[in-house]
Amino acid sequence: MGTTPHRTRRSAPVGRGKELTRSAGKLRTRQALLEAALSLMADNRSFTSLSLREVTRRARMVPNAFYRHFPNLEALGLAILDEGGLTLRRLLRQVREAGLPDREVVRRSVEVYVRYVLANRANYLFVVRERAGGSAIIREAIRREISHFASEMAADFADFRFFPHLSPISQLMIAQIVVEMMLAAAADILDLPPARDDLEAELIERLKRHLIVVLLGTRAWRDLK
Amino acid sequence: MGTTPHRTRRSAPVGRGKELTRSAGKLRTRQALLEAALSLMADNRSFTSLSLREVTRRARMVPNAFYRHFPNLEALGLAILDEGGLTLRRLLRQVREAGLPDREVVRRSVEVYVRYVLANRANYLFVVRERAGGSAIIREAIRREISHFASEMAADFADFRFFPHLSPISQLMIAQIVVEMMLAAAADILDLPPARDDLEAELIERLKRHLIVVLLGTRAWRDLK
DNA sequence: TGTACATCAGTGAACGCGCGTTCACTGATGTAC
DNA sequence: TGTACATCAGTGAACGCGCGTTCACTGATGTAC
Repeated sequence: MGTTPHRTRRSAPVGRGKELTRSAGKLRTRQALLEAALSLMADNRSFTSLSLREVTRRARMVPNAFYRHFPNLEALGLAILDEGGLTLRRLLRQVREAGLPDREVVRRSVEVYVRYVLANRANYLFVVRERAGGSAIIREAIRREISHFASEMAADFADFRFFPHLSPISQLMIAQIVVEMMLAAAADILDLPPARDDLEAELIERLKRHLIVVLLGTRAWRDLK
Repeated sequence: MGTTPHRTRRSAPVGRGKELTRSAGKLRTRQALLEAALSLMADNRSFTSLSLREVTRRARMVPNAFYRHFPNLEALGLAILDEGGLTLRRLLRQVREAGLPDREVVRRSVEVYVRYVLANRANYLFVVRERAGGSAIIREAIRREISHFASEMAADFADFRFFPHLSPISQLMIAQIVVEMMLAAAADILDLPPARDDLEAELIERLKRHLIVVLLGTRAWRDLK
């Protein structure tokens, strides 16, 4: 104590990294709101069914304080989506880079994917639950996110010359199928009763088989033009 | 008037077919409740977000009358699912029976399917919206319905010797992939802004291509055992 | 057929409750000089 | 550095509202005899 008097004496402008600055505090509260909403969803609830008061209660704040951060719940939903980021591209790229045989790539990719989904359970729950059921704006945002995800995957296919016989459009189509299957599997896996690792393993196997069917189909697919 | 005095004189036990019997009236009200809920969903709402009072209001009855028909909204949801019946099996069988080349079967099946989905818009909206977002019980019921649908399709595959080189288990797997793709496409099509037939046609083409990739993959797929 | 009684789909009023949103406020953080 | 003022995240109380559910009821339909 007393060895660094400046840090305690000097006020905000310098105290940047300190936990007391107004903006840092606000960010922390905002984060608490996102986490409160996600944690309420863990209990088999859809985001759309949450109430503003519930969320603020869980975040340990008074209801009206919510408006310091978002105009309404929908905006909070969009923020969840932004932060969540289905950003496992890097992970999946690593698998593809290894230059393994196709089926092995499928096998490993699925394992990386499932691990990622379970590690980001709350965010994936949000995506799969609200994809069809949420407000139109949230649905639209999720659709965009998914479409972006598929584009990235298609770009990776091209980079690694995974399907050199296919046009870029066809490569995108394959990526869309793959992403659709991945999301369908995520929905099923996240909806499993707890501690049913056997069923989980079954769903994972199923996803692998589905992807291999697509892989085989892709090899046989020829562009029309 | 007065020419058939019995019909007006004789009371209930004989008046079976008449619109006044108690049970017939009850059934009609019940139907009004189902339709009220579905019509509210047409307005971009999820079933889960409907209130009992809204539904009875739309059905032109007093709120508490609801309880003469269902213990709660969830039960109404299950009734919607029961009545809706994803029963296009017969239609799809007709397409397969014709003995056309595979790609042609895909093309026609998709057209029959899309027509059916649009003709039963409200019911399909219910299924695709509540599949992930509804209550656990409704989700479970929908899952069962879908799984039943896939089993029927697999049985049809077997009947028509569509994939004679595949084991029953593999045929079921293919049916599951196909059903999954059909539902994903239905979700997208039903979520289109109104009067965008161009986008609709695009989604339909996309579904056909996806199914053809699966078809090609299926031909290449060999059972492990 | 006629009468007396039972059933029960639908009514109307009332309840307590959680909701979203508003308002005037507090007091710590931040800024100007 | 010290002082005076501005900002603004969070508070506490209050509002009007639609909700699900209950209750005692009405009157047409249905049944027994």
